[in-house]
Amino acid sequence: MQPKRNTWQREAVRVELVDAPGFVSAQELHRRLKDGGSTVGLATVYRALAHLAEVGDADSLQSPEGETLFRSCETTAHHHHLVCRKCGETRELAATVVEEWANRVGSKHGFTEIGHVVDLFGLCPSCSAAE
Amino acid sequence: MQPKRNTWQREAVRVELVDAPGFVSAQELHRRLKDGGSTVGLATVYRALAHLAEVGDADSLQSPEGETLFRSCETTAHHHHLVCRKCGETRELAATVVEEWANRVGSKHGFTEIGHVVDLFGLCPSCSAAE
DNA sequence: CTCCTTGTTGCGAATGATTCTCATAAGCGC
DNA sequence: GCGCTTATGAGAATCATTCGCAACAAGGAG
Repeated sequence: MQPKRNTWQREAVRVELVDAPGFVSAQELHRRLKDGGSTVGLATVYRALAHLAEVGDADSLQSPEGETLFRSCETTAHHHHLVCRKCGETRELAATVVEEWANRVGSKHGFTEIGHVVDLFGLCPSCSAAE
Repeated sequence: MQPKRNTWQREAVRVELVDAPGFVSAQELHRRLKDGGSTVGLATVYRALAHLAEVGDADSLQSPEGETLFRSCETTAHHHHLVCRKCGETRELAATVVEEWANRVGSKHGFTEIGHVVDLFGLCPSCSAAE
């Protein structure tokens, strides 16, 4: 359910999410807010993120470690990500190739309403160099 | 670390995994084993699954609900999945296109050691019909 | 076949992320 | 400002997963 009132807390979460580099976990975001002097509760951060994701202002994915990661989206259009597994740096990708492939393969198997999860992980230039 | 001894427990998990339709969570698998009269411990199921995944006999992915799902793999080669979000029916896919795309895009951004997560979800023929 | 050494098991406790409960504190329309 | 609701926050509750450790058993040695 979408919130019906505007609160500074929700705004704080939105702003912090935009500032954050790449994907952040709810826990991480909460920590950042606290460090920044905010007193928002953890539960509220979760609620705010859930709302943002629902409206499409944020984007979520599961990290291999099982945490749910969020990121603010510039475009509400569908896209994918290339994330540095070391520092979290993120690039948004338009992947027409993949979309097409997904639909093609899906219908070949007779599946309908194809959705997909496509994300790339690697080491960004600077982290590669640091190795 | 790979196990060095063979135990009936590990074998039981392997068999149960093969029998299971599509992806199953560790919890689910444990429940199935218990229902089948087995007394394997939950922790052991987790350990066994981790081993299978490590050797490439099983394949894992995160469900949107945050559980880790496993499935036995016919081929040890790298591949992707097309899963029915209704009944769990699964098809394995060879996706050379995607592999290439991933590497191409990755290096274009200067990223190294590109890994990727690619999964398709949809409604299988029978479930589509049932709608 | 029996003994011994170690890798394994299985339990329950510990951890971590997420969700829920509920009393209290705000929004917002009047 | 007033009151009616909805959102917040602190901690408890839930879940999946992992740990710690004593009891156990697989396999090789004798």
